[in-house]
Amino acid sequence: MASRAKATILDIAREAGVSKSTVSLVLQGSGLIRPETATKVRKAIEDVGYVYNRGAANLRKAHSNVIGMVINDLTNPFFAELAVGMERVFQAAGVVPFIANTAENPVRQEEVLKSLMEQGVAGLIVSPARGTSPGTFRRIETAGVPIVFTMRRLPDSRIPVIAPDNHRGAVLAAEHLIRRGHRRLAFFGGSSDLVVYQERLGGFLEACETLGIPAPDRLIVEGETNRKGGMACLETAFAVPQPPTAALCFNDAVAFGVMLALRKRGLEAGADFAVVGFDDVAEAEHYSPALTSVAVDTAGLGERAAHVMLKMIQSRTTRAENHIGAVSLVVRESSGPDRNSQVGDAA
Amino acid sequence: MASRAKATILDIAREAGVSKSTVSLVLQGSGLIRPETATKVRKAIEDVGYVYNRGAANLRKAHSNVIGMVINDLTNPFFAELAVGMERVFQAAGVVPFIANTAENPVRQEEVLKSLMEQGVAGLIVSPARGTSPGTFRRIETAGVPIVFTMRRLPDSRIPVIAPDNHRGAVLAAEHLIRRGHRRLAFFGGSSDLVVYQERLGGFLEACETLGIPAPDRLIVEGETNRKGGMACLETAFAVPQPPTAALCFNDAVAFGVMLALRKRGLEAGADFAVVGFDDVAEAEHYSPALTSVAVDTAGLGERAAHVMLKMIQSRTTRAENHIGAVSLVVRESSGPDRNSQVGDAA
DNA sequence: CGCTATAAATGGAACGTTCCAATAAATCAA
DNA sequence: TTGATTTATTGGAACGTTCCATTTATAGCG
Repeated sequence: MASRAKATILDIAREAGVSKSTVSLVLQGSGLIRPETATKVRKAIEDVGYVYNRGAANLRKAHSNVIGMVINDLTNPFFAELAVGMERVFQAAGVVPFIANTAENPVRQEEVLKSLMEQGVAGLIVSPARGTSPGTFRRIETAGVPIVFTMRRLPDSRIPVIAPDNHRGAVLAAEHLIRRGHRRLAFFGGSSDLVVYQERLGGFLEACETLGIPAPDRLIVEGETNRKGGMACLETAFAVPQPPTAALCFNDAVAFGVMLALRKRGLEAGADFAVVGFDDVAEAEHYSPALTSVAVDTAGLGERAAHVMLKMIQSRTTRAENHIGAVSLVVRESSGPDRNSQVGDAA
Repeated sequence: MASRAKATILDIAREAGVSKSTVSLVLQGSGLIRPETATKVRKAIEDVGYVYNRGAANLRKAHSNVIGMVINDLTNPFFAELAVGMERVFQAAGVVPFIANTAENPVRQEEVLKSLMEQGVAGLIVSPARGTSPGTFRRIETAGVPIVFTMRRLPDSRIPVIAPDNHRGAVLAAEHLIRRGHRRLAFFGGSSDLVVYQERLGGFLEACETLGIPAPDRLIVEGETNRKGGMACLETAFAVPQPPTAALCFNDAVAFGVMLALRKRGLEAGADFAVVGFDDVAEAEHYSPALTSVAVDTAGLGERAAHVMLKMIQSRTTRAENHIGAVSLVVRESSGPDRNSQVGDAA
């Protein structure tokens, strides 16, 4: 049953008894064609089983209708939520997003970007992998293809960024812990080569500073940004002479890992050790105990990024404003008061 | 900085002082070109910032190097794990997988498939959305583009399927529950329009049959295949006169929902009600209590699907064998014995 | 030296669209 | 009727590659 040679616009022109130009016009939904002719052509398309060759079309057209979404870790549900938000917007605009996973690997990322560019994408939405080299996006920029970073940014690039207010989120979270009476605080997970890390850690430190937690009482443990990393962080923290009683985690995945490690030690998050996450993925609410986390309006950021991208494509510019999304702390069960402190507030 | 007109193969030919054919040969890594010439050309490519136009190339070449991965629910970590397995294989073969999400929506699926076809994919790996109409893949088949289904299949299509042994997995799980002394069993989540559902439910019923659980003691509750659906299932089940004491869930997401609903009622999975999931996603092991689940070797199935696809492309056939992957039951904490039964085995 | 064999490089015709300029047909005004 | 205007349709030249058939340069051999 393998088909004969693929049908082209000429085949269906012959079939319908019109010229290829007419067929092309029908395909583009032009109003110049007499309705009867159009239906005749559409029938031929159906009969022949023709499939439009967008590659050929793009050879002539200025812009393609596909944009690339390059994501550093698809297994993190956070990014899936982000992707869902974007897709809604793109679908409405007749743009097709192709998602590619870099698995946090800069080499893989280069390959993926190259492929996407070769495919002629109209734009790129990227959450860059860790260790992305500064020059990675140079050539894409000079090719005039619009790029938007989401969630993550590169140290000194001028590419627009759509991200949550990481600093503010971390301040809120740290203040919350301190108000609950905790005096020895930790920051768990992430590594200093990520700008996001610097922002979140910066907020954490600032809150400590203003609310009077001295440097010796602050413990910073870098680590992988997943469950495993979180577990390792907690072990490290409990090995120091004066362990912390609460931790702000780089993201929710790390927080889940911390809670798991706690349970392995027979301790309970909230009662024995306070933990706060970042991102507020769907799972946070359902976890046990439910995870206190910094909500970043993931889907909203995704939609925002998509809108910015569409506008850039439309106005054929490679510049756009950054967008820093508002954040809020969602207090749940995992961040109980310090048990040895009288200062903890009730709720 | 917006670039001038895109550089083409001719521009770099001029720059390097060779013909376009030579450049093309270099691009393809042909051995016919003198090494010095090749480096000269490569330098020109670098200088000019040329990007290869794969669309134009595909106009002449038989096959493209991109395959489409169409997935019904990217937010289910199970599919992310599956995608990761495939990517490993494709990357090694120089094939670029583009992932598209259908969000379990047949209309969206049609759009996505159309786009992918127009883009000229060499093949399609699909986990079809619920309610996919039988004709959806007809035209793709007749176009000669190889398709592989993963995890799900369509009622009577002849498209090859790579999936776990759902029937066997369900039998193992149900037997396990019955051996633990449970006598009133439920099957939670999913709906009968999915073939996978029929297979898993079929296994469940068969085990009940052979181990002597009569029909009145079997409760079947259909529902969404996510946490929310699982929660709803448990509520429904507890509303009947003689509620079940154990449940096999359509997948892990449903199982997590069930455990959550149990906790809301002050009950604990394992001690008060046994729950078994299906898929054994990474999270199952880390959950609290850890979830007993049917492991399906997700990444392995992904790799398998990718290999089958590559072979189909290579041999330009649209036919291939089905592959039913082995399954195993991973017993953890969530499936304790029936507390009112003397028959439960220890461990 | 001439001749052939091999190696390296090249021109030109596709590939399947779009879009402009041109044509053909239908309508209208005078 | 004729010419002007509008409405539908059409041919042909791009677009950026590949690949075949050639051409040109280089080497090998007697």
